[in-house]
Amino acid sequence: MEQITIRDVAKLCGVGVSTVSRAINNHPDINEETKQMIMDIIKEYNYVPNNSARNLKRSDSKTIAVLVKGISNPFFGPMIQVLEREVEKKRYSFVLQHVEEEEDEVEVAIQLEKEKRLKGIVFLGGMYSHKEERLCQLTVPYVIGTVNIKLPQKLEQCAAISIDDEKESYRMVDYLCRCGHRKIVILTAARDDASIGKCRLEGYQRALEANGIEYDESLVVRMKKNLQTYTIKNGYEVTKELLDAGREFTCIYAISDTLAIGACKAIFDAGKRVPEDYCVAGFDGLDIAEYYEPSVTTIRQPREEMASEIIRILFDMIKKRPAEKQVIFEAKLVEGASTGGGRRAPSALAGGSSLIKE
Amino acid sequence: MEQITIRDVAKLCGVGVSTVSRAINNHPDINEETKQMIMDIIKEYNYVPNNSARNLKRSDSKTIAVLVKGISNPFFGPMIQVLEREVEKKRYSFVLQHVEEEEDEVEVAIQLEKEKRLKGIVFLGGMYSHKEERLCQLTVPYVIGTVNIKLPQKLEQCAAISIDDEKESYRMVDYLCRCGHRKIVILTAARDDASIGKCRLEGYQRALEANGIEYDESLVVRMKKNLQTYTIKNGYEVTKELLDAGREFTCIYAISDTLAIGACKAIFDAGKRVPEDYCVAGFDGLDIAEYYEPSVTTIRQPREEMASEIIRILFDMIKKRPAEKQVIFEAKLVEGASTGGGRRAPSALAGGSSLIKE
DNA sequence: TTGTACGCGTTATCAC
DNA sequence: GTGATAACGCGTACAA
Repeated sequence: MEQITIRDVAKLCGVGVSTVSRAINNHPDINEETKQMIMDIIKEYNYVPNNSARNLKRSDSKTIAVLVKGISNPFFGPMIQVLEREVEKKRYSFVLQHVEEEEDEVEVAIQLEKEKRLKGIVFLGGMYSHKEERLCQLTVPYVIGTVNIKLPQKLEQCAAISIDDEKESYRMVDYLCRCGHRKIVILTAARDDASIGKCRLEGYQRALEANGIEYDESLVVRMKKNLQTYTIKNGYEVTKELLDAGREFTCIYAISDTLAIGACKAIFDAGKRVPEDYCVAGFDGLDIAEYYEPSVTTIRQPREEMASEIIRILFDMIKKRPAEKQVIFEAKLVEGASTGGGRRAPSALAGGSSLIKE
Repeated sequence: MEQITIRDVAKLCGVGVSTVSRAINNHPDINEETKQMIMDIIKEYNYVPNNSARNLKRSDSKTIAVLVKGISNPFFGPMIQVLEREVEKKRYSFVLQHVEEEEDEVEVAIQLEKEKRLKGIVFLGGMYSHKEERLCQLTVPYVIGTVNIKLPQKLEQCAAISIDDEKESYRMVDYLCRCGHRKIVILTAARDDASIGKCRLEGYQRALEANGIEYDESLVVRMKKNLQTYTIKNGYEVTKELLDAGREFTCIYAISDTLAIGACKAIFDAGKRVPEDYCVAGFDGLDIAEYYEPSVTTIRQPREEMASEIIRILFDMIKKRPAEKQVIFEAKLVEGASTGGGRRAPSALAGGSSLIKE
């Protein structure tokens, strides 16, 4: 089966290559009959245009690429769906590009922009260490989603959309303190993390301070480096160790729902209960947090709205309309059963002296 | 910022384009100093080769593409990881291509093969309705993963790897029957499903028959079409309706773990317990099945092994070695707490006449 | 070891 | 409405 080209089709049809090209690309200035005839031959001979050649030649292409670091992260699923829908609503094509853990997403973006003649780019995940000289190489507008990044002002073609991780983390920990907890374990990222892990840890610290609780390094538990980050298993393993170590605490605040669920399971496996023995809270607002038993108290990020906003802003920039460069969304604390519904105190607190306020 | 090409680089370096090309592509026949000099200039001017042009020109490319229908399906995550690792171990490049729900994966494959000069293709998800004349257009070897498809013998370049869905479904339902259940609800795909939903339903029917239980259409519950298929939410909603309808049963067998978890939650929300009031079983062996509370009895597919095997066979075909065309993996029934651990009968059965055998 | 010239398959720009 | 032809940016015989 030899690769059949546009030239072959032209010959078979007895027309010129440009006419075939016109037929393929729905150009207006072509005889309807000729077009039909050409399309029939194409079908018959199974001709498929070579995309590399098209991309090489085409000047504009109306395609938006979404680069995702961690494609299997359940957090991104619903966002990708919305992005796709919105992009297609604008009659642009949608390219989903997966970026590997060790890969540099900006590098990939630069290549892809040239290869596919992109009109715009969306980054999901990654992007916390911003190498400005690299970012300058992107010549099309791009939006950084879900990472709270401080953008250099001179980057004109760029916007960032996220929640305020520090603030939302504060919100959660403050809530836990008000529930009466004074020994709150935080399940967080590795020490060298400079991304959301850092922000959420800072929110934790500030909330403790605001509630007159001393920051205790021994209650800061970090994910295992030999396991995948932000997985249920990782949350399970570190919590298991924590429990085995006999450390004293009444609540675990995990910086992701997946970690929180792992923590819950470890508690159950140790013969304890949630929330009666330990309260557990997560972060992100994944579906599973709602459907877990007990449902997990979490900070719900408005993912769908954020995705819509990403596309709105991206197209503002593409269309040279004035666009916001930095949008911070408000998240929502969703009270689940894993912290006792926010009303009743877990029995873990019964022996303590703290009263539940509010 | 004008697009800088290989010609510009050549001019800047005072060499010919082929020398630059040699430097980029690590050709052996080039002076080390010249190469270094060229690479420095490239770095300085941020030259990035255009992939479309490369793909167009290159004859061979050593790349494997993995086409995934339903990229956010948690079932595929671990498989993709293994596929990626194995492909890179072979020193081939790895391309992950997402196929949309309404898109035809074979169509996408045909295009991608031409565009990227692929050496091999892996299909994950989709692929149950095999349009043979289309498949013939693929000129490189490909492996269909996770779908139990009967391959036409004349397709030489093609292999399929999966479990035996009917048999494994039988295994599960037979187990449930042996636990004493006689009124087992199956949570399955829509009526028009011709894929795993159909196979697993058939296994259910055969198991009932083998256990002398009459097939009762009213116990066949199908996913809601207006919700996403195989989601927790879908499982939750249909189970909620089922419970509200007051239908009598002692066990729910969901054809995916996500559905099973939704079912559990609906049961909890109705004030009932698992497994004491209703037993629940799932299928697939997702991580969450293990970490849910109670852990969900499920059929665990050996995903990682299957992924390894996919690559092994794909490369057998690429290297023209004799290769198996159809591999059926054995799955494993993992007893969770959601069916009472397989030992004690759920109290739901207490009033019944069935005794637990085995 | 290096440079020139051609062609990969397509689309865009002309003429007709 | 249609056809020839010049790019698009790169890799690679082939000649030097």
